[in-house]
Amino acid sequence: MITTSFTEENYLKAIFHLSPQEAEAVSTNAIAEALQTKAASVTDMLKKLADKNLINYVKYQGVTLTDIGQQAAINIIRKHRLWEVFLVDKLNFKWDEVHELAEDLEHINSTKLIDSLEVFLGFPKVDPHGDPIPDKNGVLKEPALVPVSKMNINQTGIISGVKEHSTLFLNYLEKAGLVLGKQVKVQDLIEFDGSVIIALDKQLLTISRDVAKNILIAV
Amino acid sequence: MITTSFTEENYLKAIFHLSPQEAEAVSTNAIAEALQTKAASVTDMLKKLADKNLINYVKYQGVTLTDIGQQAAINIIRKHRLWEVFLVDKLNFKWDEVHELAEDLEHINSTKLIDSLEVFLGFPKVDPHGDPIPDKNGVLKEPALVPVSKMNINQTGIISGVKEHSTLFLNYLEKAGLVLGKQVKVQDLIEFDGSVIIALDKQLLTISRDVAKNILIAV
DNA sequence: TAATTTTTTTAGGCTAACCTAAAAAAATTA
DNA sequence: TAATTTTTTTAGGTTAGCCTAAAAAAATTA
Repeated sequence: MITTSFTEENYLKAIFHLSPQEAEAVSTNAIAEALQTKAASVTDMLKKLADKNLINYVKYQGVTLTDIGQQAAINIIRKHRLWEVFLVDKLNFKWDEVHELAEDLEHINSTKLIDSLEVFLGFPKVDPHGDPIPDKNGVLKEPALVPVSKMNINQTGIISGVKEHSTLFLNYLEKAGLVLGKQVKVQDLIEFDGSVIIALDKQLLTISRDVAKNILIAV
Repeated sequence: MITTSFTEENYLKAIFHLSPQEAEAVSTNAIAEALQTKAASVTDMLKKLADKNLINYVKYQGVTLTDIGQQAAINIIRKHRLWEVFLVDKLNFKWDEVHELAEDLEHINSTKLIDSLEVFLGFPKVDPHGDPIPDKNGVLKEPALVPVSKMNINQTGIISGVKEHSTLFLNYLEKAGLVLGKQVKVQDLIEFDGSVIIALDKQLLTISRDVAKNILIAV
């Protein structure tokens, strides 16, 4: 078993999240931005991760995760999401309060702890933001969700996930009544700026393109 | 609020645990041994902690915690012990499996998390080893327990705590039936090597001086 | 009290993860 | 294709926490 530092784990997770479905390489700059650090620091770390066989790295050509690296990333995501469920279901945190704390908890290293937590929580399938929880074998089933921004006029669906996890965004959703499980219908699309008029609880609500891109719907 | 690193917190905790009731200074070497590091490294850290006003440090004269340092230490201990209760009560860990994991969890920094955990656990008074849990104001009530080694012949009491938390020791106790809540009676004291013969469940059992020193009794 | 031993500190180095500034490569635009 | 811009890497430096070896102080023993 390879041991990974707190920091290395954050890089692996960032690369995973930045990887478009399979294959395509992630750029140094993209990682730097995601981790709020500098490109030079990223290059340093990429060399280290490549030495550990966690990523495939060719100078100037970005990176992909190796199988080992991907498993490591998925494992961290598993921990993150299970802790989020714990915080919301057991400790009564709100869905907009758990992300940062889970960023810390996800680095606690104990298979027994996380597997026991999963049992204790009753094998949840998704976290409080609708993201699927990988099983202990690292199998992650991405549900087929579409962002509101890709829906058609008159199409109906259930809010089932969010792409952005910041307190600011989730707080806004909460206040607007845009929470998981609600049914929404696209009433109109404004081509000019990409905003969308949706029907929610028989009321009409306009959301910006940015918001529409970050709400995921099961149609 | 002063921020403390993972490492600084471990030093504060070590100093706290090494401090004989109030006042008396802790030596550099004692800290080095407790933390499995070198005296030179300890000196480095002591300077840093003194700069942060967490300890009173005079060269060559050992250290004591300041009020702020003591509060910080107690807070870490509060987290450690609450996590131990969580692991045993909710996740079905054994009392000999929780110490190392709690050493990691205790550094997660969130007052809201730990206070919510305390509520969730029902405000436990002691951890799985019988150690008292400080309240959120940092008040720690040490119960008046005596080690078996200090008991008199024919004296009876209830096993209410342990001084040593290693898996090795706790495992031994478990196997011998020496668990929290059991009544024991001192049958005989062997002056030669300090071992003690105790009555447990109507059976006689001989324990070494080392073991006797580490089992705490409410008499 | 002098000599010796033990404890503690200082001096100087190491590594992980970060940084800035400069150089090199790749991508874009003219 | 040449010139320019952007991206990425290299070079060299910083800090936290650790180390070893040597020096200094304190404690112990003779």
